[in-house]
Amino acid sequence: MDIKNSLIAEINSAVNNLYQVDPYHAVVEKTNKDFRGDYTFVVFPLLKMSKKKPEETATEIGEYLKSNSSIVEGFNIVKGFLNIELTPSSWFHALELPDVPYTSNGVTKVVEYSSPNTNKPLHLGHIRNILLGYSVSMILKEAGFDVAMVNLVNDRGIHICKSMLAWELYGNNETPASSGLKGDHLVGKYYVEFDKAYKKEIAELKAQGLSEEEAEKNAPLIKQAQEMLRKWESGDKHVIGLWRKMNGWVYEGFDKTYQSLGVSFDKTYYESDTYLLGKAIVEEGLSKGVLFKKDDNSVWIDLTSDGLDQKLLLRGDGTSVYITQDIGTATLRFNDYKAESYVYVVGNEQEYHFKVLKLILTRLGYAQGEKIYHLSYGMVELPEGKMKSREGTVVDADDLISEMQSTAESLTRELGKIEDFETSEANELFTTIGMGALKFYILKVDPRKKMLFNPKESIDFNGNTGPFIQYTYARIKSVLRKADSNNAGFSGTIELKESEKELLKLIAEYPEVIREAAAGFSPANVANYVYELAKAYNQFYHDITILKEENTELRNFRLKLSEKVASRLKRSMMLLGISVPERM
RNA sequence: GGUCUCGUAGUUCAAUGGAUAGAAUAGAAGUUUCCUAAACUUUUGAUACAGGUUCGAUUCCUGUCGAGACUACCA
Repeated sequence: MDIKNSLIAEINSAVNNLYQVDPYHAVVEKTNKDFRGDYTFVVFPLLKMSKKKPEETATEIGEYLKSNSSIVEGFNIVKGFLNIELTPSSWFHALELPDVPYTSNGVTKVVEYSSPNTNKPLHLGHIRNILLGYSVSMILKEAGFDVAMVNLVNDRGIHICKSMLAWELYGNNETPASSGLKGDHLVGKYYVEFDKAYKKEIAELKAQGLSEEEAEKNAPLIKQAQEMLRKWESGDKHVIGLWRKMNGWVYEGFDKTYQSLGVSFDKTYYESDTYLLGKAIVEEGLSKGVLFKKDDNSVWIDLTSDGLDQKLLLRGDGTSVYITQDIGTATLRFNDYKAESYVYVVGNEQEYHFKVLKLILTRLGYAQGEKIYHLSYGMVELPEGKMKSREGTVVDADDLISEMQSTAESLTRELGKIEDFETSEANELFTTIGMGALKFYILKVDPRKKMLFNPKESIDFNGNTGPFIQYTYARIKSVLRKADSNNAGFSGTIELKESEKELLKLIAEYPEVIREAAAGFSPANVANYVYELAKAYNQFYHDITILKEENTELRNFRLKLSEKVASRLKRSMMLLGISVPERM
């Protein structure tokens, strides 16, 4: 048990003994740095029970703890705040804490992330999704869960047909090899081509007097795309062949991007494999009377009693829509894993969709409706607003990744610390730093909130950033390399400096950080923690001599502390998907 | 129109209902005979507005103003 929990247990028992409140769940927080003490317990809520003034109540509890607890050394009181000081020996305990705070709890969670469409390349919005999904998975594992990371590829549908149609019409058999374009970028190019031509047709029809809506529905191109989708669903050989070829290009491209980002999946689902199951379930719902048909043969569900609208589940021509596929995927995945919950990392623009999905599954009598958790993250916005692929205002993932690496390279070369590096070593370092900057920049923001990205201001490498933490790690490793190897022992009775105690406190906090990050699906908690730790170490490093300390007890303690900080930094960064360099 | 989310230093982000609202960056001023200056120290600067609940509100409730998302036979 970590120190904070021990203290909470002691306070609970004090409250129980003094005021007969059982059970009591004390809440303690770190003492504000302007006051003396380690942890603070607020006594205001207890006044009704103690029937005394805040100061007296706090004194009573403080005295009780001081005489009954082995870890409480002293206390002071400011108004209703009981500031508790712990014994020095309780802090040294932090050095012995295991690197992995939780053991397996046997509970399985499935995390879906990335979930790309195969009609265009990945952009910055996808990067946030991918980094979040990967990091949340790692954090859940650290907290003791068994985690399956899955991807769901939206590989079919009208949007794919648009790219396919445009390629057939205007592509002249262009391939990734012939064009030198990455496969996903090539296909994306034709998606844009389609949209251009489609818009032109709409404009022409409107000039002939059609309304906007009519023009959109009746443009020849959209009709052709719809026809292509029908052919696809009926298994037309030519269309399927084209589809396979172009999706193959896209997958090759995606794999490269995933590799650059350092993420992977335990399993990949394809909607082309699940939409039929979705359709079957819709048929079943129809026969159960949960769903109904309209005159044009389209299938709907009426959710008005839950405050939502009617929702389309199958088109009049029998082809399926997004939610049809999702019903199938959810069911297939449920049968595959029998997990406790299914986390979907999907943008908050789809909150309505997930409400509907859960409701439909539940209404149809499927248990998975209740087990779906939509990890709804905020959009990445540019200074001029939301990114829109069709309007070309997206920040391309591959471009951004290579930009980060070249920035890392020029900054590193400027500092001139790596003259003795081999080329491959240096390149690896540029990647580590560039990706570290990008990933930290994105993950330090609360997932639920939208975030702003300004392409004109490059991502920082100083301050509250990934490279700052990487630098701190490299600094520690440099000290450790210079120390002689036998830094094993110190007796554990030295007097702690303020910055040393701060580091021990932070080390002891790790399990709580993991627990909270896992419960809240928030890598930002880990990012904030690791930044605090690095900052505290830099202060310590600046103020206190390590290697030249003549007292071996002190020297050995500081080395051991440094080692522990380094391993915490490394492990915390690993949870964010960021690696740390031995030198930089 | 309806549903939902969000308004915190110039900017980008923090703050389980707790103490004098933290950081970073930008601005000002410092720190290398000393373990990596991608560092450290000092300093200027913010809770949109009005009520309410509470011992205590950035946080919860109501209203006003402002921004955004969703409300597709797109995914």
